[in-house]
Amino acid sequence: MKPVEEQLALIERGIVDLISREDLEKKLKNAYETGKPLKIKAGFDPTAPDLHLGHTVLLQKLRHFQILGHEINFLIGDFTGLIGDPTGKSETRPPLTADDVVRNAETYKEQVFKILDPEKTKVVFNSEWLGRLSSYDMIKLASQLTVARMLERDDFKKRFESNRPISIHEFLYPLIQGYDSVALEADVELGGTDQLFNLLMGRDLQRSKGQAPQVVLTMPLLEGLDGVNKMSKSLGNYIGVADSADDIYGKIMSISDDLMFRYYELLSDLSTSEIATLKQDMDSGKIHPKKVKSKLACELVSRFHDSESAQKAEKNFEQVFKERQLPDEIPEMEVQVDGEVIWLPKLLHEAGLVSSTSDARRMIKQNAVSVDGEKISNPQTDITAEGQLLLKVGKRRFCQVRFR
RNA sequence: GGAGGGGUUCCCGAGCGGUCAAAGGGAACAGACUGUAAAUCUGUCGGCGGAGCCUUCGGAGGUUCGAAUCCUCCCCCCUCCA
Repeated sequence: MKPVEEQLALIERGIVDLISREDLEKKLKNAYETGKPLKIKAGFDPTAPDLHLGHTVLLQKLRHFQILGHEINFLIGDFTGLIGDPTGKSETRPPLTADDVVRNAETYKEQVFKILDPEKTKVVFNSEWLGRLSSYDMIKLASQLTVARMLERDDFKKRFESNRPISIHEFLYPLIQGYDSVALEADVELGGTDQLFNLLMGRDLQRSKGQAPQVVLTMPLLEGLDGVNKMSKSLGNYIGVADSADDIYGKIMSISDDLMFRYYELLSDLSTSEIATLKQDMDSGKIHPKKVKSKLACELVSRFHDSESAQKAEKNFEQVFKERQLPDEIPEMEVQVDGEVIWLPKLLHEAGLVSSTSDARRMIKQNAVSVDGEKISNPQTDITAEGQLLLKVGKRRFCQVRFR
């Protein structure tokens, strides 16, 4: 295990809150001296197994702890999932069945272990201990906290003040999450900044149970591709862990230069000083910003696929966008035509390059369509249906069509 | 239980009898510019072989020459009082 100062440097990278630094130092020191690793806890909702880079910010931090030799407890909040509707937000989520939870957990692991070392990660389910609590235990737990304390939470406070509803069970979630920390005897808990209140709850409950309170550490919410909103699936501004190599590469290349360094800080395995050097070299013109971005793109593609795919993605990208050439692999399709010719919009539609013939006509009018490299601007064009030809719509939609 | 507000095209949101495939914004897509950047500018943004026609405004009926707009019933969401 590394000395405390060195550990702290890595742990503090990119974080928002650390409560408290003294506690952490004490725990690290103790771990260093006894050789007993810290128990790190992070909880995940079992409903959304489609991870994107935003989620990996937290995973990346867990990985740091793992590198430092600590024990990761990857907690899947299946208990709350079994009840359903965890937030009381407008959409009520249907309760998951036990089978769903198991299946989701598997998907989770597949994605998560691209970052974390499976050997050193404990996956735990909170239904294990929460399922055993009686209503007596539950009420006893609830008696530990006051309504006033609950209303300190920003989200609750705002809703209360603006007369929006808060369900009773929503008050119970922070308690339950805090109880998880008690059950696990966690030393450190990680979460997004939006989780701060819940994370602190763990400290309170642990203290009242006579445990040393856990250190609370929050990670920022990663901005999405637009650079403004947080990355989320519903906003469509995300990079999925399961995205193809070309997609991950392309999406990274489309972010702004400012955002790129944000991503470097939160997602890259490069050290803080290496990143600082990159930025310096870029600012002084020694290295082109595009190079810097492509380096990041390669790193991330390698992480979720492998380095070979990363090279291929880079090559494709250069070909398609810089040199405006064709990628190595083009989707192919066979098309059956009744007559001797086919109306171009119809062909584009059948090839799946546009959503309708109307869409196709628009694209053609906008000069976005080419056949065998030749721009077509008349939507009434008929194509002779023989041999094969290459269709292109916009910069990135291709299809090699063969007639039957 | 009582009173009130609301459900509009991917999202937000205007429209409140014809001029409505439905303002405006966002997202998205295309073109220009570039480093495929970002930003910006321009355009497109229900479907159908150019024409007009067809299907859309929570659901089902109805009034009308004509309904997103009016009426009836139903479904859903929200607020206040109890």
